[in-house]
Parts: sequence; C-alpha cells; structure tokens
Amino acid sequence: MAEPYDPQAVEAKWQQRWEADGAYQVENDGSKPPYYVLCMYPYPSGAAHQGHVRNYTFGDLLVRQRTMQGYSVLSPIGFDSFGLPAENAAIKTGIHPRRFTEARIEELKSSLKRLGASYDWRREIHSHDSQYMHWNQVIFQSFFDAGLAYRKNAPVNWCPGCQTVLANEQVLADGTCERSGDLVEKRDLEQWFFRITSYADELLSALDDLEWPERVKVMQRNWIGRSEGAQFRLPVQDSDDQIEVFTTRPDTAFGMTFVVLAPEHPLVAPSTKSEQADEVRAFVERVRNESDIERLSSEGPLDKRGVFTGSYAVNPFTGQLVPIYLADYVLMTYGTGAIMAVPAEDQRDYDFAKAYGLPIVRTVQPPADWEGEAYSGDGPRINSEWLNGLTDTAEAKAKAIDWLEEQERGERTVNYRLRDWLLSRQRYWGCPIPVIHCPEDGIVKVPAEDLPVLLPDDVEFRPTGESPLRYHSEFLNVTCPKCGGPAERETDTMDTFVDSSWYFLRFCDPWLTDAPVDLAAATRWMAVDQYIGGIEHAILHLLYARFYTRAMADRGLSPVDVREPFERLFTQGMITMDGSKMSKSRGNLISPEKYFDSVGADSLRLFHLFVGPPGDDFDWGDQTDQMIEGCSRFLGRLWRMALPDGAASAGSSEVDDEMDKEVHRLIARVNGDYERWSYNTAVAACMEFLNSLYKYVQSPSGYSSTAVGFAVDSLLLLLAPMAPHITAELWERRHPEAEPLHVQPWPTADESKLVVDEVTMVVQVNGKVKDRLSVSPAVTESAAAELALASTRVVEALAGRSPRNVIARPPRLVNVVV
RNA sequence: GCCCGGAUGGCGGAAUAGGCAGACGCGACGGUCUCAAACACCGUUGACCGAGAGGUCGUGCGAGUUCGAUUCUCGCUCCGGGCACCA
Repeated sequence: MAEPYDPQAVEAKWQQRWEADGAYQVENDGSKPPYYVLCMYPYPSGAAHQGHVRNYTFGDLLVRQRTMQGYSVLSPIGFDSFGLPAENAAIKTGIHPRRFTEARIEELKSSLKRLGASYDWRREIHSHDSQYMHWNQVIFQSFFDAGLAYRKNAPVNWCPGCQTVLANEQVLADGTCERSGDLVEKRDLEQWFFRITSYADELLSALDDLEWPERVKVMQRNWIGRSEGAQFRLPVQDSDDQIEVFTTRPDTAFGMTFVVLAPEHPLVAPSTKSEQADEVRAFVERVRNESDIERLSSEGPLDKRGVFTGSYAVNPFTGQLVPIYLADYVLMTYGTGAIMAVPAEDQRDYDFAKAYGLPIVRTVQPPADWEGEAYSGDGPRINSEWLNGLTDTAEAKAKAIDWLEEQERGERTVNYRLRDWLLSRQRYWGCPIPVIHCPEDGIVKVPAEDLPVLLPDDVEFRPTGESPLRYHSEFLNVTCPKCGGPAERETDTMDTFVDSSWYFLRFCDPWLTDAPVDLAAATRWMAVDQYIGGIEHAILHLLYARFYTRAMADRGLSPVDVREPFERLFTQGMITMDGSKMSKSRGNLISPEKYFDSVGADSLRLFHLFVGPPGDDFDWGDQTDQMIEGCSRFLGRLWRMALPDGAASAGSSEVDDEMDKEVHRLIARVNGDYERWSYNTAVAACMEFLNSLYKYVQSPSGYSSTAVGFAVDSLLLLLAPMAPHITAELWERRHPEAEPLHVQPWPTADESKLVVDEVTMVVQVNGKVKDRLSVSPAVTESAAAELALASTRVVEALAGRSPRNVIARPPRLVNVVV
C-alpha cells in the first residue's frame, strides 16, 4: 500500500523551505528580465476569505510560472492598514486602531502563508508604517507646492447631532445620519482637494493603449465624462452681471427661450426681484435641505422643481430677453452651474417649458414622421438666421462657436464630469495632512525635519463621530514654523485611497531612506506588468493611482517616463453566496482555514482555478465542498501515480513515441490556456491527461516506464504554479539530486512532436453526422469528398439520391448535401 | 433613461478562426473491493422514441445569412453590473 498524501505535513514543509531559502526574494540589480506581478494589497480585515484566496491564487500562479520561465519576478505584498473599520472598532471596544489593525494583519498574513503564496516578504509595506507615512506626507507637500493639493470650500454632509462631516456612504437613503438619525444638512466647509481634473484629458486618452478589460476602460471614460462645447455669457438686464453658461449644442442657441441657474449659483441673490424674493428663498432653502439622493432621484412634477427670479437675460444670438429661472436639476458642480434652456431640442428643458408656460421655438426641423417632443437629432436649421439651412450638426456647432469667439461673447471649451478628489477626512486612523494653520501666515507646511507627523497614541475614542485629534491639545497646538506665533495643526487625515495610489512604486525599493521612490529601481520594475484585483476598484483606486503616477512623475518623485502604473489589469470575479457578496457583516464568510486543515491549500487553489473562468463570479453553494473534494481526489491520483514506487513503477524501458506525443500536446495545450488565463481548462486538460495515463499503465499490453516518467515529470512542471506544494514534494522524491521544482525551466512543447499522422474527419449528410473517418491531416479536398461518398453509412443515408453538393473542409469535415 | 456584460444537462462549466454541442469536474444510478463502512477502482448518465440498429429534438425566445450557427446579423425576454437630471 502506497504512502498516503499528507497535505498538512507537505505544505508546511515547503512553505518553510521557500521562506528559508528566500525562493521568491528578488534583487533590484539582477540580470534576468524583470517582471512585476501585483495583487491589490488587501485591507486587513482578519483571516483571509475566499475572495482573497482566489485573488492571491491567480497572482501566485503567475509569479511561479514567470519565475520558471526565467524572469526575475517582483512579487511584493503589503497591507492597506488605515481606514474606518479600525476606528469604529476602537470607538466600540476601546482597543487602539493600531493594535486592532496589527492583530488583523497577523491573521491575514498567516492565511496567505498557508495558501502557499510566494512573496518577497522583505518588501512588506503597511500604510500606517511611520516610514510610509513620512513619504506620503513628503509627496503631499510636493503636490501642495505645485498647486496640485489645495483647499477650497465644498458642500459637504453635515450632521447637526454629531457635529461633524459625514462621508457620502454614511448618509442613509432618506437623508439621515446613520449614527444619530438626524437629518443631514449641506454645509460649505473648507476641505483638501487634489487637482486630478488637470490630468483629465491625459487620463482619458491614455486609456486607449492599456491592456485592461474593456469594461473597466469604459467605466473610467464615463466617469471622466469629457464633453466638448462652448461657454458663453449672457448679460443680465438692468445689471452689470453676466450669466456664463456651458452647452454642447451652441448650434441650437437661437431656440434658447429661458435660462436656468443652480439654486447655489452666486447670481441667484442679485438676480432675484423683490416680488419673487419669498418664493426664491423658500425654494433655495428647500433644495438645500434635500439630500443629494432626493435631489437627483426626484421624478415628480416639474412645476415644483423650479422658480422664476423675476429677472431677464439677453440671448446674444437673438438679442431677445429670456427669463431667468432656478431649478434643482441644474447642478452647481457641473459646467458653470447655469444652462441655456432650449426646449425644442432638449427633453428636460421641454418638460420645464411646458410646466411653466414658456415658449418653445424649434431650430432644427425634425423629420416629417417625427411624433416626439424635443428633437435632438440632425436636420436642417430653422429660425436661426445665419445658421438656417445647415444640416450638419458639427458644422453648425463650429459656426456658432466661431461667431461667439468673433463677438468675444464666448469660446470653445471642454467640460469634464470628473471633479477634483476630496481627500481630507475628519478621522483619526489615517495619515495626517502635514500642514499648520497660522492666523498670520495662513497654511504653512510642517518643516521637512519635523516629518513625519505621527498620530499620537494617547487619544480618546469617543462616539462623537469627530476626530480625536481635535481634542489632543499637544497635537493641535503648535507654533508657526514661519512666525513662531501660536498656530493650529491640521487635524484632517488623508483618504486611504492616497495610500494605495503609490504603494506599487514604493515596493520597488521600500528600504530607501531619502526619497519616496528609487528612480532606478522604479525604472527597472515599473510599470506593473500584471495587476490583479477586484472589479469594485474599477474607478476610484485605479483612477487615483493613474493620477498619482503622473503627478509624481511630473514632480520628479518617480521616473518621468512612467506615466501609467499598470500595464495589464485583470479583474477577477467575485465569490458570492446566494447571489450576494460574501462579507463579514452578512456573516457568510467561508474561511479557507478549514480547507487548509483538511484537503490542504493545493486542493483549494486548484478548485478556485478549476471552477470557472477567472473573470466570472462564482456562487458558493451546496455542491462546492464536493467540488473541492474532487480536486483533492485528483491530487491523490497524481500522488499515487507519481510516487517513485507508485502506480507506474514497473513498465518496460522502451521508448513510446505515441505517449511522448501526447505529452507534448498536453504541454502545448496547457501553455495556451495559461497565456489566455483559461486556468479552468488548463486544470481540465491535466485531469484528462492523468486519466489517460492511468488507462495507459493499466493496459494489458504493457507500458513504457520511460514514457510515463516523462509524462509525470511534465505534469508536475505544468501543475507547479497551480498546486505548488504537492508537486514540489513529488519532484523532490523523484529527483532527490536535482534542483527543486520551482527553479526548473518551464516546459515547452516540441513543435515537431505536435504533428499527427491521422485525424478524425466528420462526415455529414445534410449537416447531420453520419460517419467518422480516420484520414491523413494532409488529405486533399477531392480525396476527402471521395472517401466520404464511399462511406457505407453515407451511401445508406443517401438511399440512392445523388448529392447536389459536397462541401469538403479537409481534414476536419465533409458535408454531403442532397 | 443611457452604457456594458451574460443566458448551454440535475449543478459548475467546455467548444481558442462558422464545422462532431455538452470536454473536465460535481451529483445521480449500477457494479468491484470489504463482515460492513470509508477510501479506491470500473461502467452509465441532455431529452424523447426504439428490444436493438438507429431515429427525432436540443445551447433564453422569434426571424435572417449559410451547405452548416452555442458562435455572425436583426428584433425581443430575463438576469447581472456601471452611470444616472452632465446642460
């Protein structure tokens, strides 16, 4: 009886071996070609869940395969260790976020190690490391110097009960605070922003060249939301004020019959006539107290959604007066906060015009069969003086803009939906923003020699929702570095997306003590050749990282020519349960530990690879455990076959060309599957091959042990990135003198052994399979047709009828048509 | 509303360039081994008709192109995701 496979003993042995040998440590000055594989570093929420297992299995597979292929593979790992959950836990339990987080990191690390994931652990980064915070702050100050980080007033969610600002996520759908239940108000408060909009154009256009999933690129394009048009000014009647509007359809401006301002627009007060004042004030007040969600989702009658100011502006195209309205659907945050309304060509303006009895003037002739209301398609211009007759919208637009520019009333502009990144958080557990507010000197950077600004540990976590830093007088009260007078330290901390926006650059040389990024090391490794993570980061994290990489390059903080952080991106599918995302709060997490303790990590890894395409979601269900068992059974079969005294230990020493060819076909097939991330079919191919190997060694006519030896060794090499422990152990037992499996060269198929002498040709009659013939792969069209017509099965099916047509596609198929 | 995906046996999925639908695994059924069980191994397994040979149907629905469509085109249905008064 062969020795049974003991996954726990074997896996522990190899994990220790790899770590002790530094098997996946790479140096920055190696001679092998560099390759950078990175999985999105995790938020440490405790022991790993199946989503982590899947993510890190894909990443580890690639690291191991590229290493065998001769690359020097950079495979770092770190932890996104700042963030709200730790602080909320502190408020609840009194445990300091640092202690809480570090304990969670240890749990997660232990899971990753038991998975057998291979990292250069010397490069580990935590975003709350004081070193990392230091460089975070240096980068921030550099951005501040360049005007890329700035402060401005922004409308934020303010909870009167908690006396603090809330993140959008903390405001419930009904506009109340998730903690106190109070109605959340909008307040203008000073916040920190990154000027990501100044990179909008580049962030958009550079997407085209990235090897990213198309849907992620589409999401980013929509998020940036570029639109071309014109911006122009309308004089307000009896006033020096001018209303600036943005439009993508300047060609329809002759049909502008009113103007609409956002309720927050600065010209609202000056344009409000006294007889309208009460109504306007009530309206503005009401909109102000509506949550964003209410305001943006309201679908009710339009007559409650606007109000007349009593004033008029001049439409520069017609010279006519048009009334100025306010409406809640005009947003202060997009364009200029004011629009020209053209009801004939815009449905929402049309509805508004109907509700308020405003005139509708068509400037584009709709087609004769047009039955709709507003018409936004092409057509001849009418009622538009010097645009009349033009049918091409682009041409009409260009002409309208030229006219505006000639008249100096407006100009061609591009508008983006993208807004600057609000990065300040009124929270403790994040990286402090390194500035001081001085009543005399304004905002002053914390001097370089005083960096990093660290978080004081002796703070009290009170359930006020406000940052404990505000109550820490030692932290708060400082002297101004410029004038020496009393000043206050900034108590806002940075959004945790800041931490994850450049960690991949730091990994290149995390030991560097005089700059955030080593330019030489980053030049060698960047861009990340393969980035792997969840689709949920399609917009924010990936966009911020792309912005940061550019801004750092432009500030000399990273290599100038590295403008994109992630060359290739793979977004793996989610693990769900009954269709919803697995999460701690839902209580449906399935821990990998129980599988490590039973079938072992290799079986679980293999299952995750085998269960379906890596990009698809997988629903964890009743049969899942049995599928994992199936993977474990396969590894058991592999074990018994591959043990030196196992299933195939007694064959003859003759050569077997047929078996050899089968092995080369397997190698070619699995390599193809690896390259296109089709791991499920790669596993299937290996299973199929092992099945046929069992048939081979059990065949009564005997087998070649040389051929089986080559077959098993090849299988071990191909499976090494997927199931690294069991394959390493078997390799060592089979080849005690050889180098270990993970440094063996990756197998490639011998092209000459892929040619076959015979293939199966399908013969159809009227598209229905009637026969299968064995033919030479070089069979000619006429020979194939002849063979097909000679088949007795075909003759029977024809029943005397003569074929009308014979379509031969040698050597795969012949279709006889009657 | 707009933009992207997706739909194949009892289940997860395969079919890489329009050419054998259902690889591989799970489950189910039958068997071998065993006192019995576990493990392992062997066989069957899309539906329907047929004793069998074999036949008919079959990739969400309806059309179309083609000798031939899971694959391409058009029109729907359902499910999932993203954006959503963006001027």
